[in-house]
Amino acid sequence: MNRASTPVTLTLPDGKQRSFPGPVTGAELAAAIGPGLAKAAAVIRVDGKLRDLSAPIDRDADVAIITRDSPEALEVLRHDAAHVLAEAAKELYPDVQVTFGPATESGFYYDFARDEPFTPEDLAKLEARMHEIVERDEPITREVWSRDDAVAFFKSIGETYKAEWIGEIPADEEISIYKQGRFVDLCTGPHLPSTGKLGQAFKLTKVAGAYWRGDARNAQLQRVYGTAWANAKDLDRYLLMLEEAEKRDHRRLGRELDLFHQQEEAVGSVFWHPKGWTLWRIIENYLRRRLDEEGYVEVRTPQLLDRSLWEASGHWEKFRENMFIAQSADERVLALKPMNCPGHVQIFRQGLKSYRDLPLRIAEFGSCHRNEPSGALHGIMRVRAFTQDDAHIFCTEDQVTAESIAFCNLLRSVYRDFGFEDVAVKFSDRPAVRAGTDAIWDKAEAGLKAAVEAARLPYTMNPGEGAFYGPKLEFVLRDAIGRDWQCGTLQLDFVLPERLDASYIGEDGQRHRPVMLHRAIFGSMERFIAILIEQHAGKFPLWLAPVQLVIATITSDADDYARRVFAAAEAAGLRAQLDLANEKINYKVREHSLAKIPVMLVLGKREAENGTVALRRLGGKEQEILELDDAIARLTAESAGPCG
RNA sequence: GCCGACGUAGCUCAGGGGUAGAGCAACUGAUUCGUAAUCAGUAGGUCCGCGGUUCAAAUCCGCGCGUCGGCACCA
Repeated sequence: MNRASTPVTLTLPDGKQRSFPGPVTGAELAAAIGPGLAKAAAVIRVDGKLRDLSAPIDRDADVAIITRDSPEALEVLRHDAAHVLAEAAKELYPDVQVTFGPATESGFYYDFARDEPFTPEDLAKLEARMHEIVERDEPITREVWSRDDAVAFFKSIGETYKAEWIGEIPADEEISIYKQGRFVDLCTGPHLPSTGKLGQAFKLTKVAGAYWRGDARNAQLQRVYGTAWANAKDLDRYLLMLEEAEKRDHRRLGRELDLFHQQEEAVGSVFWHPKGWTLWRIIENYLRRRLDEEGYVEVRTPQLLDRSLWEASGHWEKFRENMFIAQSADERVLALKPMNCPGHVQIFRQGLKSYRDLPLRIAEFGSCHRNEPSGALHGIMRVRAFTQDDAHIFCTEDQVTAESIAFCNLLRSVYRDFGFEDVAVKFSDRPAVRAGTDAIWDKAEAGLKAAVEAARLPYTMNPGEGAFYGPKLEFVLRDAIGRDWQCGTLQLDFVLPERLDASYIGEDGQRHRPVMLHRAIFGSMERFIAILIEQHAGKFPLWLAPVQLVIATITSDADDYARRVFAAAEAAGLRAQLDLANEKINYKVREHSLAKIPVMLVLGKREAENGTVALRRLGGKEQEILELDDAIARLTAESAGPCG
């Protein structure tokens, strides 16, 4: 290579330029700028793309040295951690095959093929060996190999998964190989210059099974998860955050706050306790009012429906594995509804519908059963018996866009009322196998896109993931430890009206097919309440709190007055509890604070004599002395919630 | 459904072939107290279930069930 051939001018982020007589590496550039930078450098960004520090730059470019402590370097660092894990695994367990190991949002993982499972003790050994490999500070180098050489090499060392993978890399892509110590891996990079740069702020967290290439028909590999950070402080902060998140877990808070429970005899179902059910009713009634205002009509449809209807709708063919089937004494086969749509179509079909009836928005808090795989169950986030805040909007094609916009705005407003400002929205467009003409799909996708944009909801594309009958929007919320859950949805459906023969009489006097908009805001009441619990860590705002205030006495001399205060609170419609227990006020404050009751009215002799209350807010240090009527009026106003 | 871990009092957990343990909660009594734990006493168990090994199983083995963490699935 003739490195001196072409001069190279590099432009740094501050606009300064550096010229070199020929190709230059990031490491050389950093060294030219200063020894401090050379030491801190992790990778280099060249015209927007991250590259190894050792990669020669042979033409003019905008560049930036990325130091180890920058957010951009973190992903590279985590990817390195995955490689170090793989190297450790090969050293300790020569029989393992390494397959795939990327960085993740908070760390990394590596999938290994090995007959024997990794134990928690193995994890400790792997982690110790990783620390050694970092100590060794092995240089990480990149090479480009020919496809045949690479396949032959990986086959020769028994790495059949890697060999299989190389065979499927597109022909126009380079096969890049990274080496560190005796470890050789197929990888696109970029990587840090040496294992020492990784540092020691990492930790292996768990082992789990994972299918090769994410396909359940393939072999199951062992995935070792870890987390990695630029320094020990960040690592500690992350581990602490996980600990804190555990305390927000809806399953834990559900028990601690006496909201609900689940038990073996009803796997995947929820026993709602009085307090949990109070919360449910508040939320349901809130949404009911919102839907009333939006021109929905509410209905109730049967739980058990005859097989013939499910055959007509297509569920018997497409969804049967997930359905609970029941048989009556007269041998009829019925199924518990997994969805509400067919039932709503039956209501639509009663009587003749005119274009003047459209859009017809049929809503139901529909109780559904789906036989979900056992491994999918998760607290009340993923259950087998759940209630959808479901509705189907029957409309003309021309009404689709306006209805979609109205729905997005409603959803956004509802989410805001519950404290969810940043909702991830996924737009799933036409799948390869689909029903309906391209013209209809064009229209449907354009309508949905207009809706999500008009509602000013940022969204990401989810290409090819739409339902076979139409595109869909998914509204995703996060739980306490960052897992995503789909809640709201909006789907366009051109198929079901056809299959279940729904029609209306148009202006022209002819029969037409309506379009069905399938939509939910919470998705499932159970899931939404679970997310809500985690979002608020059980400390609900006053309008949602199952118990809004506790009236607690300091001495029994105040008991009679406390009863009067309690009666006044109840008369005002507040959800109050009376605590006359023979305990010190410290104890009562602690007890009700742990129960996350938003407000305490503390009553002693002074309050009883003056007709006042000492109002204390959850977590607050201050107390406020108020006239009784004033306190009740204030709390009542505050309890009204976003919907009056 | 698959891989792994786990299952002991209401909760959190200890114990690990031979009387079932602690703290908190519960109950009873004393205490009347000013904003996050008053003191004393009492009661509480099919050690997830079924089978096996053993003189003896909560403990060891097998099979189920459930939960947890992932993977797959999620209209």
